[in-house]
Amino acid sequence: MDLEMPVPPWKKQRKPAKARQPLTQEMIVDVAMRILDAEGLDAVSMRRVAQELDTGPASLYAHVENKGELLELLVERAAGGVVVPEPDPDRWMDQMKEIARQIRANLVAHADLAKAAMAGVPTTETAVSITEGMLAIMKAGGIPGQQASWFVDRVFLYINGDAYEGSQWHSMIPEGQDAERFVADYFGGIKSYFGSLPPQRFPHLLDRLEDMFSGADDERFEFGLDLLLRGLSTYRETP
Amino acid sequence: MDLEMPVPPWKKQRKPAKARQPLTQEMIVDVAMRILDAEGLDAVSMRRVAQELDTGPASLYAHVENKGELLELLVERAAGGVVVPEPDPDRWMDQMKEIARQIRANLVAHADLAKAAMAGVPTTETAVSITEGMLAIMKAGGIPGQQASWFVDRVFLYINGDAYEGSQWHSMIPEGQDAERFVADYFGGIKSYFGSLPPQRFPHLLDRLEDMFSGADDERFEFGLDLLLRGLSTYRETP
DNA sequence: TTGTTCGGCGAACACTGTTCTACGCCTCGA
DNA sequence: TCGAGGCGTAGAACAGTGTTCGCCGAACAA
Repeated sequence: MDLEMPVPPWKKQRKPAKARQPLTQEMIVDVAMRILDAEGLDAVSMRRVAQELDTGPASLYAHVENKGELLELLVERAAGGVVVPEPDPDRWMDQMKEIARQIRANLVAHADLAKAAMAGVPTTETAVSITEGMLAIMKAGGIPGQQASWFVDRVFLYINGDAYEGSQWHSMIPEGQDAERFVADYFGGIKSYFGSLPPQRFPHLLDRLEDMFSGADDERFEFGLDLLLRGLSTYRETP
Repeated sequence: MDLEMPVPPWKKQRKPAKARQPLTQEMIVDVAMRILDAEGLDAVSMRRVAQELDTGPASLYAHVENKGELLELLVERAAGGVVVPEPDPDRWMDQMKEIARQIRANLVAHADLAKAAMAGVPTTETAVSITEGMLAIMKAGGIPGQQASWFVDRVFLYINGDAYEGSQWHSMIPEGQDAERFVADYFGGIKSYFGSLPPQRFPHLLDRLEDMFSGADDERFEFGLDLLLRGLSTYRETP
């Protein structure tokens, strides 16, 4: 009784390997993250994700509201591993920096994910945990509540902005070319252009030409972060 | 000899009002800016701009390299009106703030133009003029060269990031709805969600709930800008 | 066994930036 | 005055995008 009838050729035969496990949101986020890491955010399209799962784009919409939600899920997963230290009043500045560095590292680790992170208020569990942790550290450091609250907003903005800007260079590289080389040439071109400007109109800029292009991404990030925290520490109240 | 032959009906007759003035880059930027202000950055597509000029999208490519260049031209025009004050050593902080406020104002005045401003190093004439002006003011204020150079980079990043984030709320408004109302509801929702979090896990966040959502966009921008400059002033050298 | 619901998904819609290519007008040299 | 280029114009097409419609099959409830 296992003998099957031959399929009538006029009846469009269905797909043979139909024994597929059903889609889940986790699977979708998985392959989306893999594509993101391998080829960048622009490659993460609904069709591409669906294709990687051997299905059509419409199938994804049963598990994900739209592309925006998919990107939010990516951000949430990427930022998941941030650990918030126990507040130590003597090290509040370093602790704040440590959290900021972690967030930035998680963003830049996954290509140009920062572009997605800039859209929308992060209300995920990890985001509120980080906020809570920052507030605790700043309170231990003697920062007044109003300034601490606004600082969370501003430092998130700074981190996202920095990661976003940094991702722009990466997405400019033409075609599997050497990234180091390309960035060097790019900045070299701008630098020599600045060098060719009329000295009487741009004396300070020409004077500081070397400074402007010195320092790696990490150093510049650190500098800005330090500026924000030095500024914040001027509000410090030591009772 | 002015008598024209009647057009043969089988020959698809050409457009009658052909007496059009030729396209220029300025015209293109004009209508692109008009569309941007009226309907936001997403509405600025090559087809839309071409349609507004009664032509096809291909025609634009004779005057503009690609869409990226068109957006750069928009940013350049928007940032054109920034005036850089003569350096006054006693007011260097206020002068820096004044420049930053102008740039931000020009960005937020034109819908979500900030999204375009985040892409690429601004090497336009106005951009280098602003850089030169900032360096002059900081030198007058006694800021060392290295810190001043990096500060230009960081404060541009901060301004663009703030304007970009602010533009996100605006592009979220569903359909010609009251913007004020929508933003209030949106933040109200988040606020009440935060208020419903377990107090033992998020004591500080619940404690600072009012602070977190207080203050208009301008105030928060001013706060972050002030932080950066307070931080910078710690590097000050008064010889 | 019979609904009924629900996820999968092919097809289609309305877009996007960009390129190909033919065509018409203008200017320049003869 | 007349041809010859060259250049800007623009229709059509290409290869994509996010999203929706509606049909099909399977699984669960009555």
